Amino acid sequence: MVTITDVCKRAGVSRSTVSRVVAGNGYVSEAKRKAIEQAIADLGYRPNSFARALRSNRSNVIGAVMVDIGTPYFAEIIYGVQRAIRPAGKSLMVSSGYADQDMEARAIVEMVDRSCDGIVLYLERPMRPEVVEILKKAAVPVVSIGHNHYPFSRATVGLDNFEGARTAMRVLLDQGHRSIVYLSGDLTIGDAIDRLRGVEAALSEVGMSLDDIEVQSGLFHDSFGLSAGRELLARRRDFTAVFAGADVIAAGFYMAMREAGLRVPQDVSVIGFDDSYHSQFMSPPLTTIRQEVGELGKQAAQHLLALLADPMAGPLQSLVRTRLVDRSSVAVPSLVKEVA
Amino acid sequence: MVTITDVCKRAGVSRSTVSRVVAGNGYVSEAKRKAIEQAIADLGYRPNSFARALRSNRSNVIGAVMVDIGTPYFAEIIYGVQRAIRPAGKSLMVSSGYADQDMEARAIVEMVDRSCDGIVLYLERPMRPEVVEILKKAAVPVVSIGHNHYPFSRATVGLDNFEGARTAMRVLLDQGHRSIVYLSGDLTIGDAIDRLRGVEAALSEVGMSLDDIEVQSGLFHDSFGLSAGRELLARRRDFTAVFAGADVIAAGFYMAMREAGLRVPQDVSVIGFDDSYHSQFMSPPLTTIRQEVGELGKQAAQHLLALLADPMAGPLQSLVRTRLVDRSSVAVPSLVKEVA
DNA sequence: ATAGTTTGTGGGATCGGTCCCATCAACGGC
DNA sequence: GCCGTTGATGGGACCGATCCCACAAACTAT
Repeated sequence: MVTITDVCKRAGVSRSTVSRVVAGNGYVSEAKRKAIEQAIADLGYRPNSFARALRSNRSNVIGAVMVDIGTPYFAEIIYGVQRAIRPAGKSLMVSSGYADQDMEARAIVEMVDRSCDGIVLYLERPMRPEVVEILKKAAVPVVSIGHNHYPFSRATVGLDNFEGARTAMRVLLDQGHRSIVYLSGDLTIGDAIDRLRGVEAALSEVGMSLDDIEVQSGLFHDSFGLSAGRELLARRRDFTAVFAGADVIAAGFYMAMREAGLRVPQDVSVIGFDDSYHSQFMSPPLTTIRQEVGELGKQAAQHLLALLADPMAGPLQSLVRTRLVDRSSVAVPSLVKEVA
Repeated sequence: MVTITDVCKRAGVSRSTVSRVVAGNGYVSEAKRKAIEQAIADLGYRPNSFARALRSNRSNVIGAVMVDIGTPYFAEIIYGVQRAIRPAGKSLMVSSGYADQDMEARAIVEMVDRSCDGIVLYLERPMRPEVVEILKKAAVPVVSIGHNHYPFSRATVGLDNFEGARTAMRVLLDQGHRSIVYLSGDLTIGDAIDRLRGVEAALSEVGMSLDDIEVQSGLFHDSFGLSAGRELLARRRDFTAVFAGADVIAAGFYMAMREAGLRVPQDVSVIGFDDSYHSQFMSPPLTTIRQEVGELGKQAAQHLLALLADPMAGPLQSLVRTRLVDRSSVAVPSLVKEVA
């Protein structure tokens, strides 16, 4: 292994001077700089990141802990984070809770133990008190995505769930739908709560309330869409539209419709939320509310970088807007249904 | 920050003894062990990973460099890797080339600079010579997934592309299809080449050759399936089945079929490769060849762990098998077509 | 009783950088 | 001619662990 001492010997200077050249600070004469750069190139010197981190107390690693990095949604966030920090010379360490509170806690502590310069967190539920304590004690800057489950986050990036859900409902209401089922995601999760508020707002604009529609709550998973769809279609067929709280839920509902021999949107209109990768390939292509997922990661990373540059930077907050992606799964309510 | 010195003062022992307790090696009396463990708990001591790594030359971090971690496919591999290394107390650092050779090279060098104990690599193309040199010099154990593009990999995990493609073609041939189009992925990539060999093998079993079918090569992307599908359907309609080298290509082809007002599988049968998440939600659900993607990552990680435990462990190799997932996109060729 | 082994403990060098401080030359101002 | 400032350089303490070595006590074997 080539060390800074090898370089300084070859260049005939002191370790301090080499360090200055590598770090790019302090005074160094042009001649020595050239000689040192040459020696570095000749020897293929690459500074030991641990020695550097140990002394300077900065690792240039940032950590990301997500609910579950195995899903496309969180993978895309990771992607956004990584692209944003790469130019700053930071590396990314990732970990995930895989929907297990224990593993999640360990994942966060892992980041602290690795002395990450900062952490991007996307959690679904409040953090354990002991983990909060560890994070607080370590004084690591934390940026939360989605709902902020760490009370001392210096910055947050949120998604405009309220406006997104309101838009989705408006689409259905504008087409004339009044008998609507909302297949919400887990209503103990902040995002789902915000979306429900958005649904409520849209309803009130046409003089309706949540009581006038059917709301079901379940996992953010296709299995929920399928089971809820089966149960629903067996019980009643008078609804004309479904708002699915996530595209995967919509996908599950599509399967239930298929099983029942019904067509989207002729028999029931469907609108989703997320604009997942697969939604464009569904048949018919799903009309949905797009989340700029990569943007969430990117903005979180940028906030973190800002915090790293100036730890006193005030609380940073941003809200990522959603966008309607109008495809083919929504139509006017069928006459048959209206009569029924 | 609590250091080992704080602990040793509180427990009234030397740093060496504390170190022994933390590492769990060497001789320590039961009484002192208890006292030290108590002191550690009281103070909330957590060893500094950099100091440790600097001195011991082991970081307990393993690196993963993929073609593009933003896609579900690679995200699932990462997931498999992470689950496998977590129990061993290793952390995961990820980076990605995002289909850019420069970024890929930098990503690999980044892992070396961070002194990862080992690296899991999933590359599409041969590695740059200078990167090979750096990896070799660092003597880091490397496990390659897919085609091995690093000549000194100590272990590899491959997918049985050949058998998978042969199975796919057999499904079509067994149904009686003879006029087939193969929409291959990029034929400069090893996986695609292996699959082409599998196609060839299946054809030869019924006395046909590659010349008897139409083969097109393009990106592993839905846009290729769409554009190729459009061109194909405009030019000729006498083929009865399509084998898509990836499910996303199949998805693109579905769209072309839709545009042309044709139905799957009544007008054209389609079989895919991968069993991507969205394939079950396509309409009709796509018959395809399943890759156990997470398994690729898991086995790679296990090989790496074995290599870390015993650097002399012989070349490790494994082949992950594929599996036919029979859904609804393949049928017997329509009479109309056979006549045409 | 003596030599040899096992068990237990502390001292201190070391890993490879960073960074503070001391030193010194050159230069300009008064 | 002296002082202060700026530019340039090296010396060496230090970050927080690990780990080798020396040493001591306790025990075992001869």
